[in-house]
Amino acid sequence: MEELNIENSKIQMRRGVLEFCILQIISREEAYASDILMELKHANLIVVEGTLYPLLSRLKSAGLLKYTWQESEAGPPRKYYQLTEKGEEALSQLRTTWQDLNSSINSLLTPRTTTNEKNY
Amino acid sequence: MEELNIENSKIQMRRGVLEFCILQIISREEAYASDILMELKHANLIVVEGTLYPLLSRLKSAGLLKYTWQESEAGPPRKYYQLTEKGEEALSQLRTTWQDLNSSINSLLTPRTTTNEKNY
DNA sequence: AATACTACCTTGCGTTGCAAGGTAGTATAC
DNA sequence: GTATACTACCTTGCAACGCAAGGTAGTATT
Repeated sequence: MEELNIENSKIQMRRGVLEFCILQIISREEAYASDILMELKHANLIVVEGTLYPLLSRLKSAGLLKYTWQESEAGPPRKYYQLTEKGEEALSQLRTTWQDLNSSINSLLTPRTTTNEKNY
Repeated sequence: MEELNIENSKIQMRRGVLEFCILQIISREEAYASDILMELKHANLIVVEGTLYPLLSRLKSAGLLKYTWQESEAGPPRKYYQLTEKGEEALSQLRTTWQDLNSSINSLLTPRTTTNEKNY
């Protein structure tokens, strides 16, 4: 059944920046899934395993990420992800997109000039 | 087939704020589909009819929008959308969500303080 | 009456998010 | 040394959504 509510819209807004945030997190320091989940949670971006794992796989097969297996001090080994060169480039572009989006939205948040609209 | 590229991520980022932007546009002045499409395009948010019409319907059946039929000077009549009270409330919440999201992302863009690195 | 334009809407496919479920390595308790 | 718990990996199945494409109808224009 079709279901749209305000929470849904909020969630969608956060989802939109998911890939951007994940790339950003990994770019700061290599990370494995639980690291990423924790950092996203601290940034108020709720994500679950069933979303993250497929997404990491997609980012890897798109050539933006690579990983190395590393032993854990307590528990099974972990896949630590790093950005590839292509991933760095993508992240850079996404930062620009993010800034552009900010400008766009700010322009929408500004009331229109009702007198003369030649600025279109 | 599964296809993820950088353009895709950019598009997704813009999609996330779609509902927010549409509500914002309508809140400034009642509008019909073509108005909205034009304004979104000016804000660099590419949207097509096949996306917008179902979305407007969802927003209406969620009680955030209402509309009135109005004659056009040249052409068939138009559905002019306005925000309901619930829609105003939703928009207000989305503005908050947007600001929170900004803070979150800015915190991710800032180098972590837990390490000694002072990059950039 | 034929064509063009505008406005509305639907269909069908592909992608994605996510709850739920599954496998396996490691450590701890008994 | 085997049972239990914990952590880490991943997959399955369904529903929501975007969008290219196609469809209907009212209103000029030729």
